[in-house]
Amino acid sequence: MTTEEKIIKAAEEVFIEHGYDGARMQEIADRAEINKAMLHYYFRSKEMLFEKIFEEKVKVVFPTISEQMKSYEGFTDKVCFFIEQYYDILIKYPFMPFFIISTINRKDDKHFIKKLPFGFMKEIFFESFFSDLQSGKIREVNPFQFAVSVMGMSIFPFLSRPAMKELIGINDEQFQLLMQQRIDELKNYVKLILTPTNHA
Amino acid sequence: MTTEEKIIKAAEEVFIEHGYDGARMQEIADRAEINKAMLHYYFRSKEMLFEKIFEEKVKVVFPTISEQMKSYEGFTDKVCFFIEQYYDILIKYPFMPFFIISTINRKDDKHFIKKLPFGFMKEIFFESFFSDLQSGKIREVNPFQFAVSVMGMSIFPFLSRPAMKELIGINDEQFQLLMQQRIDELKNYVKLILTPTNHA
DNA sequence: AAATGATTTAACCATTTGGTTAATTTTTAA
DNA sequence: TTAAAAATTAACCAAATGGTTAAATCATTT
Repeated sequence: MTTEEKIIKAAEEVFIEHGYDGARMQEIADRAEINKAMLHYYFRSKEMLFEKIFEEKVKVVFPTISEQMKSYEGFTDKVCFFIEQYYDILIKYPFMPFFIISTINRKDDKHFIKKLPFGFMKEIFFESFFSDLQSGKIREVNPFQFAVSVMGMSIFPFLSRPAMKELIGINDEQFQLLMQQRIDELKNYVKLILTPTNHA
Repeated sequence: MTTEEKIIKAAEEVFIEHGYDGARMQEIADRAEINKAMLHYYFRSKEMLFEKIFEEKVKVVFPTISEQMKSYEGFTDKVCFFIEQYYDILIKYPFMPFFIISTINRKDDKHFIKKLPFGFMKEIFFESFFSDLQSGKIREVNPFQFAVSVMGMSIFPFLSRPAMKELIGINDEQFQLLMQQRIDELKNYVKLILTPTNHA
């Protein structure tokens, strides 16, 4: 493991645990077991180190499910597939949502927002939506509000994870299980919302 | 306006904007237009000042909708009413969700979580759920997962607000309008999920 | 008006923090 | 083998930060 890799690994941990303001360069150095000056030698400043981590992590959380989504015909199936794939990632990196959310909420610094690759959604999501809507395969909902809802249902438990764990008294393992079970529940909700009522 | 009130008002702003770690005592003092020493004179420490603000704000975000909810008969109506009332608060205090979420995600300090008054949900929410489930008025969903979903759908747009504003290019006013419209959409989703399929 | 207690201020302090530097060790290349 | 380049370290620095203090001002009571 190179010094640079050790730094990145440690920085990931510390930034994700404490956020930008709460993170300390010394703590990153300690965890990487290197001299603090090395941080600046490799990444110049805290800001630039953070940028590096953020960009890398964004790539993980906004993966290229897009391509695979194309192979699903209907809009409903696409959304269900998205939830499934997305939960694989979320369960593996449960801290990621808070890291992203806390970063984009940083005052006076919306330049991080522009790094979010939201293009993939527009393309496949909306196109497929209007196509299925016209052919009557799905109910007429507001596509934007629906998309935000799916995202919200999916991500929220990971943002409120500390509260959930404390309130219902579960550990990481049990939380993970609960989220695993959640996949089918969410897919069911999506189908119930999107499946048109039978006016026969 | 007393000095104490000026401090609280300023502290609210600064803590909500920057979070605990990002907040500066000097900035709070400046905004309150008082000497920094006054902060400690009235609240001893940053930690205690934050505690005060947090407790006060929690009371706003977790209001006593409970009582009014009792007057609604069915579970579905209760949930819809909850969304309605909750959005009144969220639209008025759009920063609150991030403030709460970022606080409960603070490392090594889960004592804030215990201040969240979640009792109100259990009482009315779950009781009414099982009652309606037995009488076949609602579909059999997982009540816990459903509750988290409703919370998630409701709160998430306020957490991703900066991203939403940037991505679809809207201002505060337009965001507010979008959230106003969202109420009916969410109520609709809830009904679609909960209304049992007709097996006639 | 004088004494008392509460409030406010300016100056100060110790610690922490991100960042730098100059010297040293390790690696690479000639 | 040795000189140059890269990597690493310890010591250091200036600025920022939460917090303190002692003096000053203001309000209240007698």
